[in-house]
Amino acid sequence: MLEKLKQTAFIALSFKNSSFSRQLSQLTFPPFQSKLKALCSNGQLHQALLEMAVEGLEMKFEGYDTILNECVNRKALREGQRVHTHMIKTQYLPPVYLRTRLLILYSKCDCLVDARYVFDEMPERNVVSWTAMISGYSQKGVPLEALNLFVQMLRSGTEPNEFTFATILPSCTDDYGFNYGRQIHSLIIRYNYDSHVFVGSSLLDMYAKAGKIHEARTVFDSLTQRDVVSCTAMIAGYAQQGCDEEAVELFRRLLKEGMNSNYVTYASLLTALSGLAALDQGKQVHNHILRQELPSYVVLQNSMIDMYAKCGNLIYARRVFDSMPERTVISWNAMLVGYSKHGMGSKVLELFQMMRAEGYVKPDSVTFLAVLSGCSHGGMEDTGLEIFDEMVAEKDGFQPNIEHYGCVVDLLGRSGRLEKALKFIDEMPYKPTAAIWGSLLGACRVHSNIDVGEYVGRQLLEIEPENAGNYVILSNLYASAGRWEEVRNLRELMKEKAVTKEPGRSWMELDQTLHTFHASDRSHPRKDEVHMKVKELAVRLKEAGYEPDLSCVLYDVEEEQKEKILLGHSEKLALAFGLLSTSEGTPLRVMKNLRICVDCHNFAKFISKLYGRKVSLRDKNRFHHIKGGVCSCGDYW
DNA sequence: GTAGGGTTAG
Repeated sequence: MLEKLKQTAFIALSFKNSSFSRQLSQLTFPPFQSKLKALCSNGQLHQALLEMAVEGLEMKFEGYDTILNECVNRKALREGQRVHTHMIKTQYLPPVYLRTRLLILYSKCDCLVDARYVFDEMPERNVVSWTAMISGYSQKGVPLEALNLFVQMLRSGTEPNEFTFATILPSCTDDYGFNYGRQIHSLIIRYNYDSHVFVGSSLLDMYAKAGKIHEARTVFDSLTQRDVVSCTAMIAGYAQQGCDEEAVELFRRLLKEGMNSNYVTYASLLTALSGLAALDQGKQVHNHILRQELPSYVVLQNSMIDMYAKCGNLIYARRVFDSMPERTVISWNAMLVGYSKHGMGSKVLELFQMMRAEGYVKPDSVTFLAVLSGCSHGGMEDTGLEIFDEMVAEKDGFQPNIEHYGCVVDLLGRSGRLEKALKFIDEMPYKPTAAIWGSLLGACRVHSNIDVGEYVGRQLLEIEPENAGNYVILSNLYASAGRWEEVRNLRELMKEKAVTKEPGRSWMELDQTLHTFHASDRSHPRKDEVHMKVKELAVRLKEAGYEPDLSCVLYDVEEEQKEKILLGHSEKLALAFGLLSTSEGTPLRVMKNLRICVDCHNFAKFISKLYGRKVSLRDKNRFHHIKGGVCSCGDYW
């Protein structure tokens, strides 16, 4: 009995053993495919490639699929090329799926030419292969080819999906692309993808970048689902179009509704706050960001430098800059531009020397713009000209472009070398732009050079007749020479050309609230008080020697009316409001969307002197720090 | 397998 039992047990055991050993043999000598899979998932891509070389004919679909997948994940170009070569050598004809994988690999590794080769050789294509190829061009910044392929795709009868639409829309940004963009939008509606989050965020971004901010908002509002990216795209869209208040307002609302934010959201928000020069709110956001410990912090720090600089606080901007463990060219540029806009030429040069000495980051086109305009704003014309010569000699491996030439015109003009500036324009390798003539015209006004000014003004009015600012400066110039007949002619010309002027707007931040004033504004809650104050100021300032500069008004009205118009300028309203609402000695921080006019600049200087207030005025171009009747711009802007 | 938003200058 015992014997029998033992026997049964033995049989059972040996049966079990044989099964076990079978399993074991499978583990020790697994099929080729699972071996590859195991190697790839262990990260041993090179070992897998060796296996491919040895057991080549075993590869087939699964093998190639496994190994290519790993190559794509790792963006391993050379390894992927070996797989591709192997296919060719073993005369393996890959199906669409594998060819698409190869295409994606090349595209992700920035080898568009190879990707296109694979694409062109495909006997048939599906929506994924088309989309992957379009994506390659779109991300490489070749929007025309992306659009071209998209059209070919439609012609071939392949139906686009949500991936295709989300991919193609970013290629519809410039004027040419936008025409396609509109048509693609109607296609999207036909395919019922218009409320899809990914498609929607691309779509609203396209409209925003084309300046159609209301259309962008319509798309945003129609989304059935929202996420960080779509919300950020809308906030960024507002900020890019200069609708800064809308950007901040939307951020606040979405935050209340529980939106998530990431570093892109904050970067866009900070751009909007920079535009508004809302220092208090900017500081608050800075603190908020510090608490979040977000990745890609360098982008945010760059935005922060820019925000503090544009809000007039260079100390904080520099503090952020100094604390950075690593900097990009944008960090340097933001700081340089900051110093430049404040007219701190020596700080600009100091920082630029530091950048060159460190040598980790190479200066780019923007760096030189900042340095040259910094020299200009800081009254260091000759140093600026020397740096330009170094550029021409390619000291930093960088050739000047038209904007740098424009800076030189500005440098020469500022130092009064107007004839030389004219000659320089004549000899430069570019056709002068309106901006270049405009800066020279400004110089002619400051140096009261009517001869050069008249010539420059005529050039300018020819290429940019619609810009009201040009007429104002030329009129200032004629008025200063007492040539009233010309002033009148200019006014007629301006009427004829139906010049439109962006409405002037000034604002100041008080307890995290922005108070905005428009020219002759009647909308502010304290409007009556503010207007009374302006009148009162005019009387006091006149006693101290202020004389309204009536040539700043181009309307054909009585002198008395002109003075009234001048007193209605938005920056005067903001200054009066500042005096009314802040205690004695508090500095006044005023922002203006356009360039400040000569009369308002003068007005602000008198205020600083008579009321003992520091006035910091940020206009479209730069900061004016006015103290005791003297401005940091040296009356040149 | 393929997809969307961002920082400096003008």
